[in-house]
Amino acid sequence: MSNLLHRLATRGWQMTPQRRVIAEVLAGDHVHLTADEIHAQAIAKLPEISRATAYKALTEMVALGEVAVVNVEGRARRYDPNVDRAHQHLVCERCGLIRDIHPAGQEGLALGPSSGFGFKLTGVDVVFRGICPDCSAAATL
Amino acid sequence: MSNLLHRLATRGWQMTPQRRVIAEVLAGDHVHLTADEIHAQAIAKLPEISRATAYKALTEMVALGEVAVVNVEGRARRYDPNVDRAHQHLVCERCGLIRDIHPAGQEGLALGPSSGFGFKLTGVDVVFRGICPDCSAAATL
DNA sequence: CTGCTTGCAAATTGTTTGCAACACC
DNA sequence: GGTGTTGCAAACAATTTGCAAGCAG
Repeated sequence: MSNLLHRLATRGWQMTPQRRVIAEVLAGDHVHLTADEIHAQAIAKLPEISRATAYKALTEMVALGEVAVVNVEGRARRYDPNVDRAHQHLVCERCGLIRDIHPAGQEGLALGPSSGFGFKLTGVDVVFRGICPDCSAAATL
Repeated sequence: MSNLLHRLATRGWQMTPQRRVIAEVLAGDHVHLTADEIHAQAIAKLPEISRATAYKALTEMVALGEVAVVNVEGRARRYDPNVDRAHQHLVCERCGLIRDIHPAGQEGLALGPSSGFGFKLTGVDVVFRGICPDCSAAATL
């Protein structure tokens, strides 16, 4: 379940060297890279990958629902391969570090019907903002 | 409290015709405009406002903490003048409509210390995604 | 005069697209 | 040979910045 490459394969997504490398960069937890960061890491493994190819691959993975976009402040979009389990994000306002939070079962984020304005809900994005331990420590130096 | 112009004045923000018009555009509830929309509406009231001035005014209002940025999917940043009461957002995935939600006192969005990775929390952003009533109706036609 | 604000235009940044060359059944 | 993928470069979109001119105290 947790393997992005495997999930993409079972979804019938045609694999190529470039796409494999891009998907490999997106492996692991607490991964929330920008397209440019993904491209840079992909190039390290396979030198001749163009930016356009990286963007197209990412767009398709998102369309397949196997990669999510994280809406954090800042110009660059960030990609999160961890779509298996609904989770929330914790962002450091100082350095931009992002950690995943897996809510402990409460999942109190259902919206009362009275406050829903008649929307059909499809998902929730929760972003906690704060200062990470490293930045806190640096501030007190 | 709810008047943005008043809040800006009491914060010592120097007022100018351009800034007043921009702040006026940002009045009301369920307002989540992009910089370009704000600029367009501002021009309707005062023809010679440049985009740069609109951007600068918005950036300063955000820096003062009197206007918030809403992180929704889509390229353009959206500005929300309603910073008085912590609230959440409900976004239509079809048409992009955004409504404010004022949680009914539960505010269950505190983060247990165990799951906080040692962050000092400063805020939370909650974005519910769904399909608005109008879009639901349009889909069944 | 001095300092902050404005407006224009150009620069930056992030993302998308058109299109020819290529690889794979 | 047709379908789909790649890479380059150019197009786009959103935002920021440099700088000369304007306004207010």
